[in-house]
Amino acid sequence: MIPADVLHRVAAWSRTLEPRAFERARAGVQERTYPAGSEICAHGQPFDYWGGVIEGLIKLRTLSADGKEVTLAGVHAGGWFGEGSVLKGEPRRYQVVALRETRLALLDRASFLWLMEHSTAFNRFLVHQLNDRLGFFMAMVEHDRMLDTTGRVAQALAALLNPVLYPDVNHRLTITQEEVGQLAGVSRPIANRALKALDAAGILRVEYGEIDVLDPDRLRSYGHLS
DNA sequence: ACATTAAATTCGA
DNA sequence: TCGAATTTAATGT
Repeated sequence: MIPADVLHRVAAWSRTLEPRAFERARAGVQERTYPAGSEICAHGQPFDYWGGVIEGLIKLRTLSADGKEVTLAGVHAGGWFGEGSVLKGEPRRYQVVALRETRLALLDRASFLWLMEHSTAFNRFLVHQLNDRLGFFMAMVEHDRMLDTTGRVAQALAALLNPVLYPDVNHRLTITQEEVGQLAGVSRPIANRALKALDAAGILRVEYGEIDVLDPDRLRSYGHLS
């Protein structure tokens, strides 16, 4: 069973749980490691877990009608994903891929449903998470077609700083430019150009294997009108 | 695609 | 265990 302090650290939602609910959650969680580039869950496959990233980076992607790959979201440490499929007991509508070696905490469906049934703290968390995800997707629909590549890169990075989805993240992101490209749906050289532009604008600092975000607000609103 | 630089790893003392 | 040498990874153009 996963140690209490590990769950506590990786799952912000577990911190507000009633003691009984915390123990139930702990009993329902298992840990698993996926190598870089591996598929965690294929499109259309059942995957009966709610997943949390302990360390690493994954992305959720799907194919658009014309066969192009679309990245729905990147998830890094502290983020939890897949509540939709678990709630409905449906197969995943998207593919989950590890961008680098990634350790996941997996909460089985029965425990997830038990927590919804018995813990108000858990439900409160879920409502917040779903609400924030909705905001995230609305922003994406609004911007995807309008923004230039720098804007899309800015958007992808801003998403990783969302304080509701990633409660413990600080302004320093450990991410390579290759990974930024994969999240924003651009090539690494384009990601590099975009990052240099954002650096020149004073919004962030590009470092080796890391990005130091100086101004999250401007990052989020980069390229927006008004 | 290639050249450059940073970091991680290995190896010898 | 330290630091130099080598290899690997990330970046810049």
